[in-house]
Amino acid sequence: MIALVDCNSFYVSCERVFDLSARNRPVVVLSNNDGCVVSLSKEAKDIGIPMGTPYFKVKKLIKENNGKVFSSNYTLYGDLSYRVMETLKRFAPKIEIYSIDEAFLNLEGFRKEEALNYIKEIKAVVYKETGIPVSIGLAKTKVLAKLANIVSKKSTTHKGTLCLLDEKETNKILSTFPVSDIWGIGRKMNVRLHELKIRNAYDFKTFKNDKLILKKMTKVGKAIQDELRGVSCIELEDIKKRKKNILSSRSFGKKISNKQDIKEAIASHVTSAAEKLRKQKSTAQSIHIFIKTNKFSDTMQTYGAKSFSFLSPTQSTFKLVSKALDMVDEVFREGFLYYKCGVSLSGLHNEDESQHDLFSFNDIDKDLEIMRSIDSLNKYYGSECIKVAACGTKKHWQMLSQMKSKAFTTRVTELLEVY
DNA sequence: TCTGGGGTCCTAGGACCC
DNA sequence: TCTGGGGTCCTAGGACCC
Repeated sequence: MIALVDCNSFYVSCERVFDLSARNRPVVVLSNNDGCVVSLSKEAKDIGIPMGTPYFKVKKLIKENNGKVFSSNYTLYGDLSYRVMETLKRFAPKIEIYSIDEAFLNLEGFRKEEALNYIKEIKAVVYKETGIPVSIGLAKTKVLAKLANIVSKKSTTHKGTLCLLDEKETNKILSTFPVSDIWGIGRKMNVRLHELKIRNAYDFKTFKNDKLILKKMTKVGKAIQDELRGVSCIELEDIKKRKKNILSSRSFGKKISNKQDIKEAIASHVTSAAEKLRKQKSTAQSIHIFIKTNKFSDTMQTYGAKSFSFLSPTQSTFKLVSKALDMVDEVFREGFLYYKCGVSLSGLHNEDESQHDLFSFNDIDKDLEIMRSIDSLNKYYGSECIKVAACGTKKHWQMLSQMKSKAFTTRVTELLEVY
């Protein structure tokens, strides 16, 4: 048995924990740069705001309905997520933290008859201890647990907890569940399934021609079909894996045409990516940068990108920044209004298994001690306490975040600035 | 005026090996 | 005119997720 616990309107729920004025009215949380709506309260859904809409399109509607808007506050969400997951860990021997607001619980060996009561208890305890409402679906496979979770959220009878263990009841629910809502079925696969006259999850589960599914949807689609049949194909991964790529990118608060500003933004992205790299104890073989204009604007468009592979994999911010800035010189073009840039690190290796260049072994760890010191100072005194000068101080490119809540659960930034 | 950011996995095809 | 057979590894691009 596998349970999927999913926090309801997670970002909105986090804001509501600390802000009483955000309760009982439409509330939305915006993506970075105050761009799109990425989390909605039930009241906000009810007045007809779709997920993912650009904020400027619904700003008026929200105001008219006495709604409240927040810029995203990822430090707060990350912290509350941690609290939810810690509580969940007490209820299952194995847990996979699937995203900031979701976790799979392995409830192997539990008795069927007790399952429903057990997940009801989990839901109640999480709410009591963290203030975050969750929904829980339980079934034999991940795909079915996910499906049960969605149904439990939407239906008024289940009130946020649903077990799909009985074959007959499961089939009944599957036959009302559109294939497009199944976990792993996106736009393209939905079209292909409809071409085969498969419209709901029950059609898919009982579709006889397995070879055709494999051909049209690759082994990914086949695995989803098997999971619907109760055959587990997608393992629960309770051990946290190292990332294989690390990306840091952001759109600017306003358009940028000045090379120096772009360089500062790139240096800052490299710094943040390299911090993540060292935190997960990896080294990077390659670095990739890109700068681009706004595709929604009718000004001249350009996209510049460049990659570089190091002889020896590195985790030094200095080396990475230096290379990245050279690459900006190569891709930057005068006369364009840039709106976004970013950096990604790839070819990641375990830091103690990295293969070094035969001729540069002397400088392997030269920067490492310095990097470690900077990391620990930044951890203690707040990020950016120490940074490379190339990151600049003016931050003309910084993203908009005009409606951000306070740092309720973490060190207060203002104090750090005084220090 | 204003349209997010960060990931994973799979497959096909090219480059290369003996 | 005619030019083998069997592999591996890497990368780009597609599709999907939250």
